[in-house]
Parts: sequence; C-alpha cells; structure tokens
Amino acid sequence: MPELPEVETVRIGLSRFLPGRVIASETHDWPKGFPNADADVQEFLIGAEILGVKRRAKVLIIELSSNYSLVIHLKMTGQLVYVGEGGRFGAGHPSDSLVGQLPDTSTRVTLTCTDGSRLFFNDQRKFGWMRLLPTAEVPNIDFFKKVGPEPLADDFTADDFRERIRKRPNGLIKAVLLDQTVVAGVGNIYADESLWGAKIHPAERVRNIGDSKLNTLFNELRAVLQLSIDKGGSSDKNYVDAEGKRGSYLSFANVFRREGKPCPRHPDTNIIKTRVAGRGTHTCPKCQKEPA
DNA sequence: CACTTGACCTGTCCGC
DNA sequence: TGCGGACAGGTCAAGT
Repeated sequence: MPELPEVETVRIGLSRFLPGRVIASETHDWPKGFPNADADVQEFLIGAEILGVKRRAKVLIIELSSNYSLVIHLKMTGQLVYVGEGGRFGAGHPSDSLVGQLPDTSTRVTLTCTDGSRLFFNDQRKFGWMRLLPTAEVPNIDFFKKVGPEPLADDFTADDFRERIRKRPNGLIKAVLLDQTVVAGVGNIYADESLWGAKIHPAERVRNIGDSKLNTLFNELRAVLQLSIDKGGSSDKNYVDAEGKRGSYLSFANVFRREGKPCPRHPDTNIIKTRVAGRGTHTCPKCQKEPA
C-alpha cells in the first residue's frame, strides 16, 4: 500500500516521536519478516538510542546509536504506529484512525522504549520486512544499489527523468513508472494520477510519447507526490501514519478509485477501471486515448 | 536483454 | 448465510 508520500508521512511522524528514546525490549513472532538473530537484537537493538528516521524510496531507516539501523519496508499493508507512554498520540476523531487497541492480530513486531512508549510494526499480509543492519551497510543492500533517484530531489530534473524513461522505449509507460530502478517511490496510485494529469494512456509505449508530454508527466508526478505528502498520504484500507491516523489525499484524487465517477475535466465522461501491466488502472477514456 | 507473469500472504467483497 | 473466486496500494523470481 504505502508509496513514497505515505512512507514520507510515516517518516515525518516518527521523526517527531522517536529520536532520543532508548529501546528497552523487543518482541516478535515473525522469523520471515524479521529474521535477525536474537543475539544481534540483544547486542545492537536493546539499549540503543534512536538517533533519527530517514527514507529512501519506499524504505524507512531508523538509525541507532549502536551504529546499526532498522531498515523497514511496509510493502502493501505495513503500518508503523507509535503509542506514547500515556496512550495514542494525536487522538482526534475516531474516523481519523484505522487502528484500534494495539497490539492487534496484525502486529508482527513490538519495540518498547525505556519510557514505556511503544512502536508497533503491523502487517496484515506479511509482505513487509524489517532488518537490523550495520548502518554503514544499509546503502549496500540489493534494493538500494538498484533503486532510481528520488523524484522530489531538488537536483532531479525533467532531463534526468526523460533520459531514464527513454531507456525503456518498448515498455508500457505505467510499467516503467512503477519500476523502482527507473524512478524511486512511484506506486499504483501516483502512476495513475500523474498519467491522467499528463493526459497519457498508461498502456502507451514510451517510444510513442513525445518529449513535451514526458516533461508534463515529470511535472505532474512531482506535483501529485508533493500534494499527497501535504495531505498525509492516501488511506484506502490499511494505511495510517505514525499516530494511527488516515491520510486524506484520496479525496483529492482525480482517477484513482473513482471508476464510474465523472472525469474532473470531462463531466460527461466517466472514469473507467481496466488492467494495465497487471495492475488495476484508472483512466478517463476521453483525455487518455488508448493506443492503437 | 527487455518485458510479462505469477508468487508471496491475509482479508474482504461480490456473485451465485 | 455460505462458498468460491477475484482482487488489494509492492517487489522478486522465473518465464517467454
């Protein structure tokens, strides 16, 4: 579920709560998702102070004073929820929250700090993972060696974007956008939203898309990602931020999960849902012309 | 090599 | 109400 804006929203939240806290204990029952040896956990996690929380692509990195880091991928249904010593932080309207009392049946890992606050790693579908690694080795994991540039980085330009996209001339543009080695952090929601913004059909081959369209796509992608971060990400079923709260981006979405509703540009034309590159795909048949 | 498809899991929703 | 099948926001491995 979580794409770049959701993971970034979690990072921002965790950065407010975690630094300075010291990990007192850890429990998990999930050898596949968190396979580190108990001895490493004892030596490098327990007693360590949390220094900071970083993000690269859709991966979170919690840096520890032991010179180790927790590296976490939420995949489709992962959540990282922090519960302060006095209970949940930021308890707003119940409708803001998608999680109840924790731990629950989806809780895979629980970290307890010396002040009694806790961090829960929940993951209903168990696709996510967590690794305790030496901080110096984090950039060397396979995923980071292959992953593309951050689309919101100041030095990432439209020229860079086109150059990377054009290395895959025969690819469907949506499949290329979703490929993490081309650009980091784009998933199904923001692929559909940015392609609608640029009026490009997701099944169009890259070689059939002109430079000006790719430039528009670059601008739309960055705008959509930034807007979603500003709105706290997209919550459909599972995603919540570090306080267990929903994000509101989907109420601003133009096509995603809006099948059967009118296209914002064409009130007389309804959004349709199809399948492109093996993924559910939302388009306006009027402004995104299907390739011949 | 470039591209596509299925597998990994669990839960939910939809049609019969 | 019960049951089977399709589907869900991500990545990899294996297939063509």
